[in-house]
Amino acid sequence: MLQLFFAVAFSAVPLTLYVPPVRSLNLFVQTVEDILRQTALYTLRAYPRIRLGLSRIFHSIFHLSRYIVCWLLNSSTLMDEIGRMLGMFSSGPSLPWLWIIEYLSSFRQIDTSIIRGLIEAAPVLPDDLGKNTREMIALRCLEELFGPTNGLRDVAPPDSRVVFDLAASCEDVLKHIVQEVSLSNLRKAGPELLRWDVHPFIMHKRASLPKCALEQLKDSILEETPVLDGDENTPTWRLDDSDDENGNREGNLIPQTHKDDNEVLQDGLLERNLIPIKRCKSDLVAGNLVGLVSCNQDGMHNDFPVNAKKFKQDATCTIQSVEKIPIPLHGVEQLDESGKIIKVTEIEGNNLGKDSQAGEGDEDVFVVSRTLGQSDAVGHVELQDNEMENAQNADIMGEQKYGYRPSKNVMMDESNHVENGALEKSPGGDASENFDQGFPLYSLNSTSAVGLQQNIEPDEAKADMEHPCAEKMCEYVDERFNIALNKSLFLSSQCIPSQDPLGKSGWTEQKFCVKCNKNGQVLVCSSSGCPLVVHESCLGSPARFDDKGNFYCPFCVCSVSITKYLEAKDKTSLARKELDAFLEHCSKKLTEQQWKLQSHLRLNVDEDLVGIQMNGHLGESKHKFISQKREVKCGPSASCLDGNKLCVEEKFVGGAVRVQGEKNEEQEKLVHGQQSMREHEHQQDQLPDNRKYSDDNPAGENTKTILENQVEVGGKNVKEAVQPQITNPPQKPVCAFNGDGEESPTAANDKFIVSSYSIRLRKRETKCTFPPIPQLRRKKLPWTKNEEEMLRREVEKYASHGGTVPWKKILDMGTSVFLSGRTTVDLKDKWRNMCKGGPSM
DNA sequence: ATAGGGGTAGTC
DNA sequence: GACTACCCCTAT
Repeated sequence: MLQLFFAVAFSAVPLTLYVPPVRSLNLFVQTVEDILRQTALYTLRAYPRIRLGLSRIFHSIFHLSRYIVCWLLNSSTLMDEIGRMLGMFSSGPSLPWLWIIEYLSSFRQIDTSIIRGLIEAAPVLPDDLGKNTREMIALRCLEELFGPTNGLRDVAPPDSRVVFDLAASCEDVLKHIVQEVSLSNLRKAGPELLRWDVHPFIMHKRASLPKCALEQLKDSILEETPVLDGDENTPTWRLDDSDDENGNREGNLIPQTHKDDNEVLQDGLLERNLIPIKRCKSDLVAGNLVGLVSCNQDGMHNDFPVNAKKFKQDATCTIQSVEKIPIPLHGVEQLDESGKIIKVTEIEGNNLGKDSQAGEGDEDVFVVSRTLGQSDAVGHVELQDNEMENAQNADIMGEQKYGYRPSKNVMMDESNHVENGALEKSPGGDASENFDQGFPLYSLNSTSAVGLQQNIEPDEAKADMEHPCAEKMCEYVDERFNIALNKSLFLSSQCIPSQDPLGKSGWTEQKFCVKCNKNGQVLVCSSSGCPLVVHESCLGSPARFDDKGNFYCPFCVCSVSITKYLEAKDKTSLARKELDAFLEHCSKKLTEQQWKLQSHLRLNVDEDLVGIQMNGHLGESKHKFISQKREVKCGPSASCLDGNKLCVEEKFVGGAVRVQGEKNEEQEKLVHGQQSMREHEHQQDQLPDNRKYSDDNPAGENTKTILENQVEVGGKNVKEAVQPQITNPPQKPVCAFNGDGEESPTAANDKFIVSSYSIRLRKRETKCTFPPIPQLRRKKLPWTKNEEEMLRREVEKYASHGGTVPWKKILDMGTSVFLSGRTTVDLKDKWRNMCKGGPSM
């Protein structure tokens, strides 16, 4: 049930991307709320998988945070619930707010005004913010203040600019700036800000962001490790983290970059940033800073270390700084030079390979941005300066390019993405079709498919056995959503309307490269609805083509990989089910064939025996033998016969297989000896040693003869005595026994004895035989006078009571009289015959 | 489990 | 062919 909810929840995720944001947001939020309501806390504790699913919801919430943050501000109910839910890990309902603030602060796409609004709305004090959070917020302020490689580069003389020590904290740098430029002046301080060359510092800090608490929490949940206070690897919610100089906690999963700061500080790109920063931007940033920074103004350091060293910043430096971003690539070797492909691969590795990283989506966005930026920097330094940051910050990008500032309501961005994104070409259709249909199957000879499989299979295959589908499907739905989102962001970030005379809609149709925004010989993604057009040289990695030579962009390659993976998964699941069914069928069939084989063998052996006998091997060719199955009688009551018969049958089966395999005549005799007491009788004369064979030695080392088989029945050895060919008069039909005289018919009721004559299995007892094989008849055994008398006496006795005749009782009563092969049916039939008239012959 | 009908194979 | 013993099946 819960999985269903999760599925519903995640099925709603793509909608948020492709339908009007408000509506989809409401749907999503409502779904999440429903789930939260219906998910009791104790359940979350008890079932890690539910926690897992919930963590995905959390993640999706925050993944979409830029779209729903405003809603979060007004939804204290959900926040309270989340707080209570997570309260089991820590202290107090305000904690989720802190997490969210910290988390959202790491997003460049989220305006600092939103962060400020969050802080104001949250039941937390600014002082409650942890160092990491403050650092992130400060970084965001710096980023907004100075803009992403904004147009200031070409204004200030390079030599006069001041750089900051990378070891300093963002907070300190911000304080320093705010100290020198008063908050009130910040609104108009555009040119003044040019004194500082903060970009290397910002890039360094951005590249070395520690993993925020929420991500650690998510990781902890996903790893299903108990999240307890004091756990070093989980959010411990030390609001005053003992961070290192870069703000990284010990054990932070995001390693340090820029080990060599001096190496980084060689960038001169910013020297070209001479375009004045837009007034509106400065105003807004300044306004935000008032709320975010003012509280710390008292703590500003006058002796803030300013690294006065001048430096150059070049593209290579940028690359270095970003290349160190730890990207858990899989098979990067084949794709390393491509930012995009790296990004794609990372998605696979991170989100799929990790099982349930249902969207490191936001991170992915950044990673792709960075890497794309690097790619640009590598191959296209001559491109516009803004392009590097275009990819880094779609929102700010839009702000710069379009000359407007997006609304604080980030849903505007969503519209933007949709407008510019994949749906542009197919506004009427669901963009998911890009991923769900019409993908030509082409071989992914690199990381995508292979790495994906390798990373996922071991764990997931196992997990799938237990928990098929819903959860996993959600995961991949989310994953594909991530890809779609990234793609949408990327496309929108790459759209440069200034060079698009036809407007955005005509961009791809005009076959302008998404990277350099120039036309020419471009590659057009062949996926249905994908608008991506790119020069092969801009791709940064070898282009991928299918068998028909159709090009596919990295996004679609990734989606196809996931699609193929899901398809393969379905096939595997189906095959597994079919295999199970087949095995079950085989099991049944085997049982049938065992019976069939047994029956067949019985017939064959009979024929063989006849042949043997006809050849005189056994010297009794005159006799006509009929192999019949014996019915072993256990104890005084015949009622136990049926129960044990199967055991005997099983033994036969074993012998039959062996004989058939070896075609050993002796063994055939042996097996036949197991089945037909006729030849037992017959062989008895020639081979009196009747003890050599036992069931423990079924292979038939004893190739002589069997007069008495010991068949284990119910844990006891049941001797199968054989009866010599009847030569006696009917009155003594069962007089002779084995030569040793160990048993006598009259003593038969004292022990487990074998029928004095062979009894074949009733057809009814072998109903499972398929096709039915007619059973051989027992040897005809005339009734003795004593038997008739006994029968008559007993029947008349019970007949006087009226009702039915208890043949079974009568048989039990007269075991000493009735021959040991008699059955209740025999008694009944005999009585019928007797009633008809005259005694039996 | 029993009753009863009907069938079959073996024997004479 | 009659008889008998055994067998199969169905109904209760």
